[in-house]
This record gives sequence, C-alpha cells and structure tokens, in this order.
Amino acid sequence: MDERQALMSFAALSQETRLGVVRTLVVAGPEGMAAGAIAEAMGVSASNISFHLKELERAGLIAQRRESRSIVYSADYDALSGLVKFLMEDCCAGHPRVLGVSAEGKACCSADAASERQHV
Amino acid sequence: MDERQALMSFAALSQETRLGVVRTLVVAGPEGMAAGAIAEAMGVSASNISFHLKELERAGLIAQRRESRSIVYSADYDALSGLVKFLMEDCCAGHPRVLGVSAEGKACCSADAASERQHV
DNA sequence: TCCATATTTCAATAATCCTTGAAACATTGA
DNA sequence: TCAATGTTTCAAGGATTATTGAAATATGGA
Repeated sequence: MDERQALMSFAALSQETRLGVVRTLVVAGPEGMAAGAIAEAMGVSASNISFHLKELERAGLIAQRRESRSIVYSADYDALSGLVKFLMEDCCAGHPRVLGVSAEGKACCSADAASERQHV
Repeated sequence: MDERQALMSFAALSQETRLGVVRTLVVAGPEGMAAGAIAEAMGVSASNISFHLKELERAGLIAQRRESRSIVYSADYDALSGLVKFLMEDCCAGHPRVLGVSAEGKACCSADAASERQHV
C-alpha cells in the first residue's frame, strides 16, 4: 500500500459510521451485506449510507457487487491487512515498541529484525 | 484504545503533513525533535506545524515537553501500538485474513504472503 | 532590562466533509 | 407496461478542517 492509499484509508476510517460499516462487513464475511441492511444496522438513511459506502469504496476498503435488486458490499481483506502492514512498517518504521504488541501480546512480525533496531 | 480515540487517531493520520510527522518522530526515537526542526523537515511554516502538532497531541499520538527555548515532540509508542492493535482486533474482529494468519496457524505479518493469499 | 530565538495563538479565508430530502436510476414481478 | 423495491445521485446547507500572516507568549543570554 502506498502513502496516498493509506491517507485515504485513514480518512475513511476516521468517521464513526464508516468505521462501523467496516467492522460490520468484516464480521459479515465474504458474502457481504446489502446496502439497505447496512443502513439499518448503522441506523442511518439510505442516501447517507450510500455516501459513506462510496467513500469506503473509493479508499479501496470495501467492494461492491450487484445481486438482483440489491447492491452487496463486502470488506476487502487484502486492503485491510495492507493498511495494518503500512501502519506497522511504513508509518511506524518497524519500531519494536510499536510492533511488539500482537493480538495475544506475543511478539510478531519478525521479532529478530525488530530487535536489531531497538533503542530506548 | 477505545473507539473515540481510534477515530481521532485515524483522523490525525489522514493528513499528509501529520502522517509525515509521525513517521519522522518514530524514527527520531524517544529523544524527539523540536517543533522547528519538524517544521523544517516537513517543509511547512511554524504556525502550520504548530496546528498539526496540536492535532496529533490531541489524538494522543505524540507527546510534548519543553526543553529550554524549544518544545520537543516525541512519538507515543504505546498509542501507536494501541492503534495497530485496535485495527487488528476491534475494527477487524481478529479476522484471520486481515491478521495474515494462515490456516496452519503460521506467524503473522509476512505481508507479502498475506497479500498473495486468495479470497474465498 | 532588552533583545533574539522558539513556538503558539488568533482571525480570516479557503477548502473539504457531512447531512438531508427529493428526484433519478435499475431491477424484478404482476 | 406498470408498480414496487432497493439504491444512488444531486443540490443546498451547515459543520469541520486547513492555511496564512500577524501578534502574543515564553525562554535564555548579553
């Protein structure tokens, strides 16, 4: 992921409704959810969810497909993992203090490379 | 990290100058850099960098301390790792495809392998 | 004290983003 | 074809964010 895309992704995730949409779609899985169902889940109007979905798609974080009358959105897992990677490596320079925390509190992300760069 | 702080952090990182500041300060390490040096590195005016530094501090991503005439800023590594953790766990529901964990339970963050992996 | 340095604050403007409701578009079934 | 459903587009407005230069604040040294 290049910087431009990361900037757009961060902007996309900095809005409450859109962050909720990403969360919801990640949980929903590859089948995704129709725009109307997402709007209902988020408690916003049709035109409003459409605006935010377009923004998320522009950032590349979600994808859409038509399915009969509905337009079904799903999370783009590669983009999300690319963003996590960007945040860890590009933005945070692979700094051990940043990388040293994985989901389980165990080291991840080639800990040897990280410890070479240690300071503090 | 709670959602409110994550939203502020994403907003803070969605601006080119501010993303550059975070990168620069992470590389600079705990000693940090004076506001003037950051402004010079980013190529922006004093008042402009002050605006962006305040924004980053409000989001909790950087900290400041006075050192003689200078005000020295440094990255908040805990906040950054907290944001990475939020993105992986809370936002992305610990989804294996986002975390880059293979079916065999192999280690994470080998991002090339992750992005090559196919979707269902 | 006075001056220079380092930075922030302020006010004004420009730019961008968010929300709303109405209208338009696409699809399906009668 | 007509009507119903699901969604997007559009225009207008309000709200937030970014940029600029000038003025204010804080510090250290002569």
